[in-house]
Amino acid sequence: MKSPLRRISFNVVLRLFASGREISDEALLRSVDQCRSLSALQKLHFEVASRRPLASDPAAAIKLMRAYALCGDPVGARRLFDESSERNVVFFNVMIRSYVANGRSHDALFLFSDMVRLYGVRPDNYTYPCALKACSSSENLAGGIQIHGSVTKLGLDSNLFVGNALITMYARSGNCLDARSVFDEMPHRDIVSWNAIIAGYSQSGLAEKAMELFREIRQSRRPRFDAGTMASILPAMSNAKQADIELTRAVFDEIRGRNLISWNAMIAVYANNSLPSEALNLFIKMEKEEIEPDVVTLASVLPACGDLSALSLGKKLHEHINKKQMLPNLILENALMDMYANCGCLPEAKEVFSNMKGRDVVSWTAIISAYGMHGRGREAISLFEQMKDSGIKPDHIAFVSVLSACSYSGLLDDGNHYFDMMKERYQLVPRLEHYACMVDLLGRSGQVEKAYDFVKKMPVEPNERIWGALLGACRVHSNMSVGLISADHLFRLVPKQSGYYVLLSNIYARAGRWKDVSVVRSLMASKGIKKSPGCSIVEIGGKVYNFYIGDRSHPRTKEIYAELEALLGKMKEAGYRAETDAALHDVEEEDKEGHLLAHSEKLAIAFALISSGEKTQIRITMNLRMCGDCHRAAKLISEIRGREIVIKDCNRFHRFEGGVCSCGDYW
DNA sequence: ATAGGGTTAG
Repeated sequence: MKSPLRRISFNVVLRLFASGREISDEALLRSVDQCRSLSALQKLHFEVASRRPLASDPAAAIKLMRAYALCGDPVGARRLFDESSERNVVFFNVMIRSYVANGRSHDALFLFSDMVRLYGVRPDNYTYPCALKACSSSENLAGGIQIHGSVTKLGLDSNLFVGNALITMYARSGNCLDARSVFDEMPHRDIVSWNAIIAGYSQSGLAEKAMELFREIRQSRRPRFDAGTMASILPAMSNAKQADIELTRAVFDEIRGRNLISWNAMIAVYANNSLPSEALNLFIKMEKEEIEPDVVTLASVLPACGDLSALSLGKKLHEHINKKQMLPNLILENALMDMYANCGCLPEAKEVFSNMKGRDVVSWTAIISAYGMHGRGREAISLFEQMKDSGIKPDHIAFVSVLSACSYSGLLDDGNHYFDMMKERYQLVPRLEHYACMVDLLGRSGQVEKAYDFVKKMPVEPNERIWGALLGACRVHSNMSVGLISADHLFRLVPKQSGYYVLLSNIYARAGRWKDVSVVRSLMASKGIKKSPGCSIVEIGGKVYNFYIGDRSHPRTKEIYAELEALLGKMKEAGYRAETDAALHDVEEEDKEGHLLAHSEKLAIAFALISSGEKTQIRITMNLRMCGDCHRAAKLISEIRGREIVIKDCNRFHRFEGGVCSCGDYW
């Protein structure tokens, strides 16, 4: 959004000077208003200064000051302010706003207090909203209260703009109750008042209160929604109820003046609620309507690409970012790294990281997670150390990244080391995510009982992640007793999640307890739980192919199965034997006519082998945990065909190369 | 001549 605007205004200036025609003062000032590029503005400024009487016109000076602020140069605005002989209240108002708009609230408030004390200029109804905004952005409650006092004395507290600014000031400094009473006592309210109070609740974590008001606007025929309403409700919409998401979509569809912000907000609602396909579909719709995405749009869409492993779209977005010269931009670069990592492209993630001009804790966390997810724990740890050396303090999430890296690579000692470090050296209180990593680490190292003790001693209530990690460990180490306990908790926490029933039946199957396997099966049936069908996705030449078990719908089905038969022969030579317990991966009957050979992972691998270049990496994404038989097969195939195969299952990445997997056969 | 709310990353 920024760059096209910049180009247009720059062209305006070029045309202006190249035309050689006489340009009216009015036209000149109009270009000052439109100008968003500092270098162009300086040319315009020079032109204004050379004209009489325009050069001494306060209106022209005001426009120039405003333009300097919009170009991100409050110092330029200040220069004009200082040079001007006329110093009325408008000059102060514009100068104060220039500071606020450029994040310099301190300078804004300084000038605000000077204007009366030193210059004897009295603030007016334009000044107070700006001064209050300076208090909001610096969370300066004391200053805000003081201004509230002056405003009340002057009777300006009934002013709409002042009231709206007061709401934000109180909410942002942690006083939602005061914000609400300002809102309730306002004689007149417009949509901005509603947005301000909704945003106040929403940003303070009072999601339900925010939603209440959001619904209320719709029912009352009062002010109509605008894009700002959607943006205001956004922070209250993570883990939102389906009904609320649908309501927001309905609002999005019906607001007038749908603009970039409303599109961005709606896309973000989907992206933040694990609805990546909806986010991408809306983005595609936005493109069709020829609305130019900006940095904010891209930062919301990239994570959705990562969630879906939509690499070709992700790459297109990267190209767009480069074409529009949006980099360097910390947020975008962080989002890009994450997208590449989640699409299984570690080298690309690394490249983005290496090219960054500045890195914050989010950047480091993203690259540490990237290495961790790909089973490269040692390198992840080394990056974590580099981050500390560079003076960046790890936070909660940074510790999640390093701990999960340890857990994915089975580095128990290192995990313990960092778990202690976060508590002792950084005084961070471990959260469920950190505990989950530790449970996973202990479980992986075979200490299932110890992991269970750890869970029992946790000061917080274990959640699905924790019991899921424990149940996973029980499957690998065939621990029946702890497995039953974990499964029991999981069935109560997430009764509809079929994956855990499958894990439990795997444990029974390994112990040869076939009766219990069928008990689990009938339990699922009685609860009406369907095993989610395994699906593997592979992208070839920018096209996405879905494979299901026993799939014969692909036009190249014959070749795919022929490739599988050929591979089976070679695999047998290498000692492969189909193992029966893996067949129980499928609790349902569906597998009867199918064969292990027809599992979706294998179909996708075979298809990728016959339809992509010889040395290219194969990337597959699937919705379940990889089954043991497919895992064994993938290892062998990577060796037989000399291909690197990266499979992202619902739990982690597996990178197969030369007959081994990066997960170390634990997942 | 000037004002208030609101969107993005691990």
